[in-house]
Amino acid sequence: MNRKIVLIDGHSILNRAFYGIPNLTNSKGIHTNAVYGFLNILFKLLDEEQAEYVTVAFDVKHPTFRHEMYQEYKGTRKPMPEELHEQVPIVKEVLQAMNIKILEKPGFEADDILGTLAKTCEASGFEVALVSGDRDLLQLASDKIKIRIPKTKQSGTEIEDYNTKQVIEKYGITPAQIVDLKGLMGDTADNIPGVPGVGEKTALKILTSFQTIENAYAHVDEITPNRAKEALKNHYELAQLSKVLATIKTDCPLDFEMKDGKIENIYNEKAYQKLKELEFKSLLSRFDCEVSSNENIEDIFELAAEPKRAAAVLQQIMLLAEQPDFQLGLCVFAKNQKENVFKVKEDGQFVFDLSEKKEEDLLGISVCYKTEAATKAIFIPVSEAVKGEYLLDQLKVILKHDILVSVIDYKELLYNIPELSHTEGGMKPRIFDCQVAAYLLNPLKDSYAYDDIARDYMGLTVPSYEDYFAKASVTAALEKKEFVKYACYLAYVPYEAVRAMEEELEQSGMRQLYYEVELPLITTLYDMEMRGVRVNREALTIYGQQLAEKIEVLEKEIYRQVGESFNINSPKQLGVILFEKLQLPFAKKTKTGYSTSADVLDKLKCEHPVINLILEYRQLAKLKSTYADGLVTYISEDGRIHGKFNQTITATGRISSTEPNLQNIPIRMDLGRQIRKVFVPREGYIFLDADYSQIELRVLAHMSGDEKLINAYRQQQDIHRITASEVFHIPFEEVTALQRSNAKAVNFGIVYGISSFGLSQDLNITKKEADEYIKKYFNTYPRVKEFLDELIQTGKEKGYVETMFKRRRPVPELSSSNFMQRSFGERIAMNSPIQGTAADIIKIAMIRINDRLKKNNFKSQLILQIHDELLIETYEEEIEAVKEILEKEMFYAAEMNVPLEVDVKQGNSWYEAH
DNA sequence: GTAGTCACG
DNA sequence: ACGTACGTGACTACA
Repeated sequence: MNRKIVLIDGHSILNRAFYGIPNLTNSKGIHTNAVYGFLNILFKLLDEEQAEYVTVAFDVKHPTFRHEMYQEYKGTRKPMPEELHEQVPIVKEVLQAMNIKILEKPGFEADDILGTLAKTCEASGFEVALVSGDRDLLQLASDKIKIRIPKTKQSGTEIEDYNTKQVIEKYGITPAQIVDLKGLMGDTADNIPGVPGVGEKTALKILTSFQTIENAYAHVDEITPNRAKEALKNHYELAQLSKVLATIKTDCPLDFEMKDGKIENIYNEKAYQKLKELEFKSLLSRFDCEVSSNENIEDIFELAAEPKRAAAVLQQIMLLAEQPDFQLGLCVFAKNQKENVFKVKEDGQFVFDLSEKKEEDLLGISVCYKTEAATKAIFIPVSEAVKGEYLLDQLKVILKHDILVSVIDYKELLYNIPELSHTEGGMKPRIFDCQVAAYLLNPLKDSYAYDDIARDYMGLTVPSYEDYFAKASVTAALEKKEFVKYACYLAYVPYEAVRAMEEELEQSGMRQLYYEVELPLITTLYDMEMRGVRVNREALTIYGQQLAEKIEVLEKEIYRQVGESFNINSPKQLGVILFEKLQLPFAKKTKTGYSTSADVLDKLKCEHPVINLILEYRQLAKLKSTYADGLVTYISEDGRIHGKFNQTITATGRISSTEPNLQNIPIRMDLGRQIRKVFVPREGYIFLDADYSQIELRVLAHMSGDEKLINAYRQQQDIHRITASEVFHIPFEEVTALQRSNAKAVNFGIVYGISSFGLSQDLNITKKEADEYIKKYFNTYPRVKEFLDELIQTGKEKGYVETMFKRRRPVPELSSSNFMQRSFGERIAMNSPIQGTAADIIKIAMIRINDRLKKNNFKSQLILQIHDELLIETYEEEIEAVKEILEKEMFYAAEMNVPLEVDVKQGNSWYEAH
């Protein structure tokens, strides 16, 4: 018989999790980081141990932690932060839902409960895994009792295990001697005094020779050094008392029967709902329970698979669309939708297609609308009888009406009904995109799926995509009924969420930003994605081959110089070679080993000739893998790369670019810059590249209202040189190149949310010097200082900061009790309004430029945006006109008290044009 | 799936 | 005493 129980020190693990995972809240603003970390550890344990029993012990009423692992001030006890305190009941609720026994007993500490339970279980033949963040418990370790100490890292959890053997290996003493150790050395966190003057080393030495405090005292004259001998002589009673204090009780009276701890049905519906409320999406996958449903809502869901019914529905919608204020929730399922791994078979069955996705046509549409009688959500599948073409045609007729169409992802819809982006077909319904609205209302989320929107704006818990399709049990066919529900939610949620979202946009002052910037931008981005950018495949391949040759040469030379071959791409192997084999100095550690990043290697340049080779190798390997080889795979049949522009990713309002990322094509180094030669315009066209000059500093000048900064820009002066001149108190003409570049770094630092440490790091100067620079900078531009302080202040008061155009970024970090977190929040508060305003401005320019080019039937097209730069594939005869449009629209995109300088260049490749 | 590294603004 | 510049995405190694 090999029975096993997992015992968990509840508060200790909760505490660890709280400090290990920064800043996690659900959409209601409830802190959930500690609960999340706790559950991660719990699940990891359950997986690893495969135990039959589990029990969690808590202290009852504990204003403070007895064992404060992250105690910052020794000897004092900070009360439990409120953010952690409020999570204690939550974790207990989750445990109860999972049928996991919670053990607590007034007057007894968790340690003592655990000690008693561990020993009792051991005595009855159980194997015990005792989990705690607290090393005091090591005294309980035995061959059958394993003390497990989890380390919560940013991702994942590592657990240190201690049986008797490991304790001896680590400390050189037995578990039983741990109390003697504490008795001698004390423990400030636990208010155990110990023997004054005796620390860990001395204590261990004494115990190695004499085993126990009592025995050591009996042989006190033999103790060396003298200092320790005298200390023990004078404080023997204190040592004994300390030992008692440190001893964990193993004889508490407990009301615990083994069956209480039996693991039974932990992955149940109730627990699933709890975790869902807490929004722990990643933890849900281990549950395999029935998809919960909203019967009262789903009553209005319908499958219109019969041709007659489908036609009737469309007919009815068409009639209703004649009425003012008609509103339609819409979702179109088609080939471009990544999520569609299912399809409709000819017999009307819905099945999963887990094989490689083939080109599928339209699968069906779902619509939500309101009749006089009721609201309806209906899925109309494509079938033999109801052709996709027919459905789309009918839909397009409906969309000609002046109706409000609410969707989750409008850009996706455009892929299926491209006519919506053009005016020709007469289709121009008013669009509401819930995903983009939700992003604007809170840009910090990582998902804006329909279930997130239902939760945040309708207060409704609905089954997610994962609930329907990503469950382990779902392998082949899916119930038709389930699929219809999913499809209907996708139309129902946007239909119903509009009201609340519009209201919130209004209340937060972002209505205008939404309707005049974000919404029109969707079409602009769709246009850009469709157009793509032409790439010279042959030139790119040759570039890759050249890199390959150079890499091979470098590789051989590196192996020769270090005397062995290894994987240079492995930071782990490289670290060993550099810092162990070659014994190079300045070894800096990361969490997992030696750091081999470029700035570390830079400092080693003089130490060994191989360093430069490695740096060069890294550069080339990067260029080859990410850019040469990487980009080739994205070239479509039309010879162009159609990347994606994501509008709902960044916290500041910027756009991001993926598949591939076209916003980080090399430029700073010449070799990398060469790759831009393969980005070329189509025949008869040329590239015009327009970028804003120092837009963020200009935004800072405007928003802060600093006169000196404003005047500098009005007079078109060299801002970095001016800053150098002012900060270093030297005449403008005498500023050296180094001084100018230092001043430039300071300017950048200001935009990033200045910190003296960051600046010192960047300039390789001392923190003190950096401090001096910053102080002088603020003396020069006093309004900038006031402005930045104000941002932090209002950020703290309101909980968010905002751009010139009222785009918000919540900054919950500002109220963190953790210094690091709070400082981070302050930098965010300073940077986001600046970066975000610049993002707003170029978005406005993009929309206007794209619209003007389209409306005036230019052949020239906007194809790329790189934060402060726009690339236009320009028809040769239109060069001058487009140049004019770019300059004007970018210049006038925002009204500011400094000019927005725009630099336009042209060329036959991106290399030439920028 | 995460960590380390590095490409860009 | 804490240990950092702001915002992204892709690739490789490795558990």
